[in-house]
Order: sequence, then structure tokens, then C-alpha cells
Amino acid sequence: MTPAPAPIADRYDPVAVEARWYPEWERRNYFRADPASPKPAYCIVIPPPNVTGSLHVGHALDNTLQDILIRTKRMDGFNTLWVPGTDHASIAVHVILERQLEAEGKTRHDLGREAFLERAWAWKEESGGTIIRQLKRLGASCDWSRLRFTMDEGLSRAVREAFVRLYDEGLIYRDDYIVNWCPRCQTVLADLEVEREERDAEFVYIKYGPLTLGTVRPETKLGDTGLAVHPNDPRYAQYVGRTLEIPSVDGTVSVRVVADEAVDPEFGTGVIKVTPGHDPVDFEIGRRHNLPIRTVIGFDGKMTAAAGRYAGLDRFETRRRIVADMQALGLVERIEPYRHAVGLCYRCKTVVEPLVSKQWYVNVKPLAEVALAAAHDGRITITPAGWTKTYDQWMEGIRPWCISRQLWWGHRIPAWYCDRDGSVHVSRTDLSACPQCGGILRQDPDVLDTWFSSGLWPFSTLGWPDETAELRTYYPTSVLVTGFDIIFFWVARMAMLGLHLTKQEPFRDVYLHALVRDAEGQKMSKSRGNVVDPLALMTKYGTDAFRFTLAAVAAQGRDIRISDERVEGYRNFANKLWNAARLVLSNLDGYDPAGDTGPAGLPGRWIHSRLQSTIASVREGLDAYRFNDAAGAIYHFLWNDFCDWYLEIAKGSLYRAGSPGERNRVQHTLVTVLETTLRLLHPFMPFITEEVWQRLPHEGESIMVASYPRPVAAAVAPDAEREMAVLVQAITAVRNIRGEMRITPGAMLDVLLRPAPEHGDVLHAHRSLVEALARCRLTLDPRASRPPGSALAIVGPSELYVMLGGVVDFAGERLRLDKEIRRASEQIAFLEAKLGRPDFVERAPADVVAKERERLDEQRRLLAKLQASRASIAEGRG
RNA sequence: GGACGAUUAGCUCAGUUGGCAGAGCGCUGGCCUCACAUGCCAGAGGUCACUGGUUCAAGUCCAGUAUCGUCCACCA
Repeated sequence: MTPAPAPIADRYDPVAVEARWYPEWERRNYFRADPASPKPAYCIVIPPPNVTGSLHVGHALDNTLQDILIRTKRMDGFNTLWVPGTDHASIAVHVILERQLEAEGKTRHDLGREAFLERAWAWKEESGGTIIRQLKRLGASCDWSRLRFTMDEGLSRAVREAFVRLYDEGLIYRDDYIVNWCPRCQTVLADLEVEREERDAEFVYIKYGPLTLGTVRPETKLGDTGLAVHPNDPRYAQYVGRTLEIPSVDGTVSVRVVADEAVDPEFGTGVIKVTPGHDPVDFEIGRRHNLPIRTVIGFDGKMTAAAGRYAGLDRFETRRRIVADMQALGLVERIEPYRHAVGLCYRCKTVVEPLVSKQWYVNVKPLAEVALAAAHDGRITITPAGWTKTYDQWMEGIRPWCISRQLWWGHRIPAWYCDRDGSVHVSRTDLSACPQCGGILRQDPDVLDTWFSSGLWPFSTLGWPDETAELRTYYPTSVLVTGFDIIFFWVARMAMLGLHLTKQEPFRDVYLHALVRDAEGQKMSKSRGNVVDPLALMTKYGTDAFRFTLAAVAAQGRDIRISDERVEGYRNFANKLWNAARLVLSNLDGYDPAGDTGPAGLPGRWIHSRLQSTIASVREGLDAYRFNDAAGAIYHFLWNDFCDWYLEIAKGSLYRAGSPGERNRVQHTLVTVLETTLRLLHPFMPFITEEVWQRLPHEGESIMVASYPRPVAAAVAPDAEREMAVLVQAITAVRNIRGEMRITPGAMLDVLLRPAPEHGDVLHAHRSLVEALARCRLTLDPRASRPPGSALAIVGPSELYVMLGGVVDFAGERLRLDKEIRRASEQIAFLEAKLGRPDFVERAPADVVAKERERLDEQRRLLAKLQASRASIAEGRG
């Protein structure tokens, strides 16, 4: 008993549908993972978005792809877990909060550490939920009961565990070294956190006694403790080893001249000044030659007392002043314009100052060797494979990782210092008294690099260092999905820390996707004002359309462009699906699933066969992370095969069924094909598929937990595909003539068809199908010849004549034939030349040659017919 | 300085193992045909950046050039 179908709107309205299903799925616990499940595990740990952020298109892409994988695997019988979470984003939060404070005329130091952290937590609580809500809006099927935060209790314990272990192994150590200092953030930065930007500068040639050298940073002259030349440079060999007394802006300074390989004799004058306190290269040279360090620029970016009369001045102001002062003293030989790269803080874009200070480091070299091996012996597979080389090169050239930051928001370094005996203690638990002397301890005030805790993310979220059921079941995780921009920051660190601490790879696959650009290919940024708001797109076109767009454009290149037009196109696709479903649903009256569901005739067998290859393509695409291939296969099948052909054919059987059995068989095909397609599409478009699926006859309570389609070999029907191709060709041929001859679609045409023997059966059997879709009366006659007043079409070896009568003049037909004749002639010339070459005939595989011969014969037959036809028209018999 | 990517239809881009160049949008012509005008039918439009090479056969493989882009790098 089918209830009278409620009227369904002819436009799909995503808003109501999306609002209805997500809470329902959540309520039914479909997202919840069970570590005790016997099913094979499939696990993704989300790249944690910054807690203060809101969803941008990059997140939307990243999480849509993950959701597609998770939903597919869940339907495919895997025990799936998608762990969600957020990152505390130490330095990024500092930048935001300090800007707020600045507006109030304060600094973080005015507030003090405690109050600042209160503020940070408040900010986290306030805005931390935003991105989670937005991920839900996107349809992300994360296990929200396992939501983690990099600074929650468990993860903080993991951070300490990792730190202590690495320290005990001697892999974490403190060192006085030259670092990248951000004078605005008031913290050290890792090399990776320094961005380079080309800027115009002045290259100032300064006289150093008998020598002259060029520099772009004259202010560091005050910190010079040496000069260096190349060991093999004959020009300066006489000075090496000598200490020169050099007149300068503040009296004379004495500098020693050393020889060092780091100096390029070709560049500038071949002499460099050595400022070990303010330049990484000079620092190294200084170490090699035992030159003293003189710090003249402080952590605040201003000159120190050591800078004499410049003390307290800003470093850039000093640069201008010192050049002027030297010019006054005749110490400047000349100034040239110069363009070079300056280092900027990746968070606040302030020019970084190299400074010497004591910081914590990880000796990552040994970890990198293991991570490198894992990517080569197949334990970790990077897709697209081209990124492996980038990963390799970085790992090979890796340098110690500076992990301490002079910030407050983050994981405080678990090291305590005893002021009484000077001992250092690194501990898993907080210490209050010195274990050696009982003296009062001071905890290191610094926090860890944000990326240290993110580096533990795949296993810290699963309960490490405890041996939890989650770790046993879901670790190593199946795949890491992220943008290629954080391959070094994050992917490499996780690989190194994961392999070292857990002795297992943190993920088996790494899928690096492209980055989203705007429609003009520009990087999106707030300052450019070209940020595409995913929420706006979802509101305008629906979440399903947006998600499908992301999957469809996720080709394996470097960048992705999103435009409204593209999303609109897939909105139309969703609407197409909706209407196809409407057609099916409104024709199910009397349908008996237990009734006649036998073979549904040629079109039925054909659409089932097409469905199988679509399923296979989608699975192949997903397995290879070729989301665009998978999406494209479904799109093409649903729109072109199912809607454009099968539904049009099925209408005939539904509206004018030959027999009740036929009607039921067609209904059965419609239901099964549509239902299967919905399941295939569900991971891409979760909402509309659930909505339609629920209205169709189905088994189970939700499409989310239905099975993912597998290709059925028995349903693959090459013969049906071949035969349908003949019918499609015949129909298209008639439509083509109708179009070219400008015959109104409403006009009923008379068509005479001379079937070739091999086409006879199929054309006879499906005459009415051709008649319906080509809107014609079809006569079949194996001995027919072209009647006067008809247009010719070639259907493979068969011929088809469309009777034009007095409907149109024949000029159009002449043009059409001429065009066809030209085309055929060109083909023949090309093929004759090819087949005339002995090397081709002898060397190419036999099947390729045979195919070309066949094509040539076909084209010759075609040409003969076209020419005959053309001749008869030329005689004016049209 | 090194590495990597891109260059294919008017636009945005697919094209995995070499074997008849594809999609979406846009364009042209015709249609409100009882699922859908967010639609239907038909059509036009490509020297696959350039130069060589390998091959019977190159958008695809190799070498190089040009232009654009990205990342890495201690030439001050």
C-alpha cells in the first residue's frame, strides 16, 4: 500500500533538509566510533584548526575530502573514527590578543602572565566553538565525543612525556646560539617561521681602514668584531691575521682579519665585516675564529648601551643616522641601490633580528633519518608522489629545531632551575624544590613552539602515552589529509616525532591537496578582501553543492580556484537529482518490489551496466585520492546516462506501459539504479541523498549506515552497451538533421531506415524507442534506397533517411553534406597516408593496424554514400 | 643559487600505463516536450607555449628554451 505521494517542490531546498538531518545523525550516534568493534579500522585525525579561527575555504576543502573518505569507509564496513579537535595556536593567539591590548593602550606585560592567560582562555572559550559549529554545518561526521584541544589535560601530559623522553635521550638540549628574534612578538622563531620578502635597500660601501666593504645593515657595524676574506683571495692575503685599528663613528675600533670559506670573493669587494652577535653567517665565522660577540641591538629592537651614543635608538633609525655620521667623517665610499630578501615574522610580518640567546632545541637529525626511511620503504605513502622529493630534501638538510618561545599562551617548558646550585631539572610532574639541594626552583618561563604539540597530534589524541584501546585499534592512522603548505611545519614533524616516540608511522598515507585561490588565482587574504566565505556559499547554493564543488575541483595540482559559477553548476546538479527523484517517486504507484523484477529489457540492462562501471570508477578515484575523477564519474552518470537517456526512455514505459509486468520491471530498475546512485553519491552530498533515499523504497534506517555500492560483475553487459550505442546513434542522427535543418521539435518526421544485417535485430526490436525519442515514424527496410526529398544520415553500417518533404529547402542539406564530405575526405587522406607507411604496418601492434584499416573502410563507405547523396541533391531532385 | 609546479577551446581546468583531444561555464541555433528553463535538443570553437630528440605512433617520454608561479637557501 503506497500512500498517496505528498507533492514535492520542483526546486530542491537545501536549507530545511540540511537542518533536519545532521542533528538526527548525531542523535543516532552514527558518528561515534567503537574501539572494540571487530571491523577493520579506518581512522583520520583532523588537522586541528586554530581555536580562534573561523572556517575558510581551505578548511572546507580539507574537511570535505576527509568526510568523503570517512563516510565512504563507514558505509563500506570499516570501523571508522574521525577525531576532531582544535589547536591553541600559541603565537597566532598572541598576535590577536596583543592587537586587542594595543587598542586599549596596553601590552601583555601590563597585564601580567596570569591575567593574559585568563584572557586567552576566555577568548578560546568564546570563539573556540565557532569553527566546530561550522564544521557541523559542512556535514563533517566527526566523533564529537572525542573532541580534543592541544592544551587539554591529556594532550598536555603527552607534551611533557615527549619532552622528558627526548631530553633524557639527549635529543632536547639548551644552547646559546644565534636565533631569529621577533622584536614585536618578543620571542624567538624557528627558521621555518621566518618568511623571506624581497625589499629595496641601500648597499653601503664603508671604508675600514685600508679596506672597503659593502653592507646593507650599517647599524650592525657597532657590533663588528672582525673582518673576513676568502682564504684564497690574493688581494687581501697580507691582512689575514692582523688586527686593524679602524677609525669609526665612535673613535677607533680594533678588528681582526680572518680568512673564511664563507666569504664569496666575487661578491662586493670580497671583504665582509663580521658581526657575530647579529648575523647567522657571522656567528658561525665568529665561532670558527674565536671572535668575541658584541650585542648592540636588544630584544626590543633598540640599540643597547654597547652602541654608545646610539644607545636607545631604534635599529632602523640608527641605520639612517650612522650612514649620515659616517658620510660626515668621509667613511662612506659610495651607496648603491640593492634588492635583497629580508626575514619577516610569519605571524606579524615584523623584520626579524638575529640575536644570540639561550634556547631549547631538538636535535632532529636522527629523527629525520628515520622519517626519511619510512617514506621510502613504503610505510608512509605521500600522494601526489611528487611531494616525496620535497619532503626528502627538507629532511636531508634539516637543522636543529628551536622549540622554546618567549610567549605565555602554550605548553610551558617542563624545566626547572635551581638558583642555589644552578642545576636544571626536566620533569613530567611539577617540581617545587631542588632534588639536589632542596633550594627553591624556578620553572622556565617560556612555552613550546605550537608545532611541538601538533607534532604529537595523531597519537596524543588517541590517548598516548597510555596504551589505550584507541591507540591499539586506530593507530597508525589511515591517512592524513592536509594542504601542502604545512608539509614541513606539521607533516614532517609528525612523521619524525611519531616514528620516534611510538615506533610506528603516525599515518600510512599522506594526501596533500592543493590550496584554494580566488577566481583570479590570487591567494585569499583579508587585506586583499578576496576571501571567499564558505558559509555564504553554503547558504546561497546549499552545502551539498558546495561540497561537491570542492571534490570536483580537487585535482592534484597546486592551486584550486573557486567561483560562484562553479558552485552554481553543482547546485543545478543537486536540483537535477531532486527532479529525477521526483519523476521516479511520482511514478511508483502500483509498484510491487516483490512482483515482476526480471531483466528490464535493453535500456534497463544498459543503465545497470553503466552503473557498474560508474561504481568502479568512483571506487578507483577514491582509492587514489582522485576526488575529481570520482565526482566526475557520478556527475556524468547521473546527468547524462540516467537523466538524459534512461529516464527519457523509461517515461515511455511508465506512461504507456505495454504490460503491467513491463511497468513493474521499469519501476524496479528506476528504484534500484537511483537508490544505488544515491548511496554512491552520499559521501559527496550527504544531505540531499539522505532526503531522497528516505522517500524511496529502501532497507535500513539511514543512507549513512547503508552499504557503499560495489560493482556487480553479473550486471556488466557489453552487448547491451553496444546495442544501446546503435539506438543512441540513430536517435542522435535524426535529431541532428532536425537541428541542422531547423525543423521544429514538435514536427513528426518520417524516417526510413536501411539497417545493416548486424543492426537489424536491435533496430527492429526497439523501433518504438527510436520513434519516441527522435519524434518520428520509423520504417525499416533492408533494401531501401534514399528517397528523393530526404536527408541522409549514416549510422555505422546502416543508413537512415529523414523525409523532408516540402518542409525545408535543400540548401541546408547541401551544406550539411558538404561539411560531412570534407570531414570524411580528410580522414581518408590521413588514414591512407598512415596505412601506406610500411614502418607503421610492420611495427605497430596488429590490433592497432586492424582498427585503423576498419576506420579507413568505414570512412570510404561513408564518403561514397555522402557523395551519392550530394550528387542527387545537386541534380535538383530535392 | 637549488627544487618543484604551470603553459591544452573565449574563460576555469581535466587528460593515470604513449594509440581517433575532453568537461563545466560562456557562445550560436531551436525548444516552456505532462521531473527539472537551476531545464531539453543540436551546433561552433584547439598548430596541446616553443625548439629538438626517442618511437610505427608524443598533449603524454627525453633534452633544452621562454613566460608565469610556489617553496627552500647564511652571498653580506
